[in-house]
Amino acid sequence: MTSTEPSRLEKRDRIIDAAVEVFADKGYRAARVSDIARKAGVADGTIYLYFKNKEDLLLVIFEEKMETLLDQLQSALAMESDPLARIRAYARHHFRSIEEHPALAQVFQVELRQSHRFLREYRPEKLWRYLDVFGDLVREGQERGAIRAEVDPFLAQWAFFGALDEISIQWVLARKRERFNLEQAALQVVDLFLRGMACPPPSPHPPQNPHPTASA
Amino acid sequence: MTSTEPSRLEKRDRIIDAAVEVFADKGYRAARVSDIARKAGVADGTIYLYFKNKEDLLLVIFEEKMETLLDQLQSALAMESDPLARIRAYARHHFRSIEEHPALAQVFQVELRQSHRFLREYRPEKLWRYLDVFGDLVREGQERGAIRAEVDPFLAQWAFFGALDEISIQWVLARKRERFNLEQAALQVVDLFLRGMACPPPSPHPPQNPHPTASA
Amino acid sequence: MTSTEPSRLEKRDRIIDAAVEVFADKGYRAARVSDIARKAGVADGTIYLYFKNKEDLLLVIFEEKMETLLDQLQSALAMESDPLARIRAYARHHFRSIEEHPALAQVFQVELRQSHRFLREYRPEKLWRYLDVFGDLVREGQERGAIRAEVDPFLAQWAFFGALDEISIQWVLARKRERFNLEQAALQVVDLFLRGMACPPPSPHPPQNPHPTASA
Amino acid sequence: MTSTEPSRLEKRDRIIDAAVEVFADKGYRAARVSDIARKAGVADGTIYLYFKNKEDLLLVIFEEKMETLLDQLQSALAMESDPLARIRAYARHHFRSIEEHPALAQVFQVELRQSHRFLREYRPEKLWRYLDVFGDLVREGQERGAIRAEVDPFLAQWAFFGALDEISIQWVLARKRERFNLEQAALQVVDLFLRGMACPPPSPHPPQNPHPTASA
DNA sequence: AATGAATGAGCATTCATTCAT
DNA sequence: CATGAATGAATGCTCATTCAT
Repeated sequence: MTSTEPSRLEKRDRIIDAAVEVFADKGYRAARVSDIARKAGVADGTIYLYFKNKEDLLLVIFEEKMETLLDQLQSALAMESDPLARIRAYARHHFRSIEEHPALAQVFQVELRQSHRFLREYRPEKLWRYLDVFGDLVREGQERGAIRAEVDPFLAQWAFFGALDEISIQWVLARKRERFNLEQAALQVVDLFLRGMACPPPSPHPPQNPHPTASA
Repeated sequence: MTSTEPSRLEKRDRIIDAAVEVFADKGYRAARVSDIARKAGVADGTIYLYFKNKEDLLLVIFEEKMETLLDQLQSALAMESDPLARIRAYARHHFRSIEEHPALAQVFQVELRQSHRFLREYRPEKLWRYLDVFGDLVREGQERGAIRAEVDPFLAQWAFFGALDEISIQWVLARKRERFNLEQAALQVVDLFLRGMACPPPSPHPPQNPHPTASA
Repeated sequence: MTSTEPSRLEKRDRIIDAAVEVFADKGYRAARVSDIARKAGVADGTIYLYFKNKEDLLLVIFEEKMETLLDQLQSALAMESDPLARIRAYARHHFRSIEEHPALAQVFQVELRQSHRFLREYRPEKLWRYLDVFGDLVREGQERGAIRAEVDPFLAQWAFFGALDEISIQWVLARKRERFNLEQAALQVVDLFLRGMACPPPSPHPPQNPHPTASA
Repeated sequence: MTSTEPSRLEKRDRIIDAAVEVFADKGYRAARVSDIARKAGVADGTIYLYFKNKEDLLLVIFEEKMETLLDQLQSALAMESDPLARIRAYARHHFRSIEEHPALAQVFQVELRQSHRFLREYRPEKLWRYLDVFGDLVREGQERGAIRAEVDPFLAQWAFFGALDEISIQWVLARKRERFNLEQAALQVVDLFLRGMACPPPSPHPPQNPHPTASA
């Protein structure tokens, strides 16, 4: 009616937000398009003005939310200069995002993987970029001599992501999340990886610094 | 009819094997019970004499194959005595199992996770036991002084499993598996974790700071 | 329960008969599969055990009923020996079939032609055979010198069928069928065509032969 | 905006022409109102300013184009004075119209009949007038003693129209139209009907002209 | 008059599961 | 034990039509 009526853009966002909630709540499969429409306050058909179909909606959620996460990750990393500190920031940021957006986390950690297409056909470039950020940090660490040159950044990034991801899934699925401290988990895991990738102490004898990782 | 007719037990196994193949080939959702029945050479209804329903079939596959994997894992570990060597054997065995049973790997790494119930309701005790084996190795390593006491075995086992798992998924999904050397990946990942968990080299001068990472 | 339970074949026929009635009553498009199922006394899904889909059901009705009509036509023609008498029998039989099976007539004359596929893609071989019967009667008449040789049997059969068909459509669509005597119509139309195709009466005085083709 | 903007009338015609093309191309059912709107260069809603709905558009096409055809038919007949010659002109004109407007022919011969309403409810007065023209020619021929009095003009007109129509449909649906000579078909069919309706030779004896139809 | 974003009714079809034989 | 014909619930999507601008 008035110019304050939800704009076209708002409507699209309302659909996305509604979809995240409904997918998280009932699961992707059980979520009915009409559920999402009702929650978004639009007609069923309206969803198809903005999205190709139900699965597209899921993939768009992935794309757009991932984009935001990537931006936030970049910002978070920009505040640190030391490669190892940035790796810590990476893990911290990863878990914080999950903790702060539980519904979205459910969609990312659980529902998205139930999309046959997502797993078998889709090429999640955004996810790869997210991983590449870690790979680049490893390379940077190697250039500065803080990380062993033998470490394969590519393998490391999958291993690291897998570790974070598995813990994230467990947290998302955990019935009692309070027993689960993601902050501490982040610290432990990142410590484990940093030590694992760190250059060994320069010499056995008078190593004033037995912990090169931290001192680098 | 004749004595050569497949026995009851054989029939159950044939159904399971057929299901693994069909699930791997078409995906859990797209797999029709009748597809499995045909491949197993039984009638549709027969499947319901042995399994509660389609999802139960998937979960039974998980249970039984996991049991076998666990046994094989135990045997493999029994051949090593050093905790660190056993951890290496753990990773090696994990990847080998996957490499040797591609269809089953597809089911475990991809299809199983599309079961809403598996993720949201089911308690995969067998998986936990599989993980516990690793946790126990960590504890053992800690007792023998090879692994830092601060390492949380529980968190470590999820991180380690997550790392192995993510790499396994990538291998399963990879179009060109030949470019992917799981053996090498196992070595790298386990090396990374072992270094990460290892006790720091005994510095000649007592380090005042047992937790350098946190204090850095 | 007992062996008198409707057999598999009966069930298929019941579905076909129900479909004819429902199609005739509500029209092909408006007819719901569930309507047909209810009228046939089976579950919706059962229909798909016997027919590929709703359109297939329509086309199967065409094929099977057309087959029956063809058989009956052949029988009816077999009772006459004179080609011209057989042509009369053809038209009589055509209209009688329509009069005796009004629902089927509605499907044939109206609903079937609303199937885009029937008109644009389908090759109604059965219809062609039905037409060929007429074409053959024309050829036979030509051989016996009763029908002019210049008559193109192919064109004649389409024209004849078109004439019968149009009148049939008008009868089917007519609100007041009693005002419409198909028997008489058959006689008139066939008379018109027979005269049109007939060899001219042998003129007593040797005509210079205005129709050389016919004299052959 | 400018004075060259298509006028209201032009717009209506553009919609009609676009509809004929789209209906002929995709079929009535598959044709989307938005397809027609795009081709006509107007917004979807605009169509509803000129036509009640999609079916109305189809019926208006019928009405208006039929009107034109009728006018052209009258003009064509006016050029002949002999009733039999005019009947020939009728058939010739019918087929020529079809040959010259293939898209419209498709709509008339195929798509229009897929409109449930056109067949079941609509009273195609224009078509009746088109047929009446033929009926009148028959009556005229009867008055002049060229056509047998027993011929029912009403039945004859349906039979004649049915014959022309069926051949038209076959031509429209024919993949290879070049193999189909409508001009010749017209001649044959009209010859068949004229002979069929013609008065028999006055007497067996000195009928110098046993074939009044042909000789007229 | 013209627009085009929004609406929402409507239904064919699949396939896991059952159960009479 | 085994069969397999029969069941029937359950829903994503299209697109003609409307109406606020």
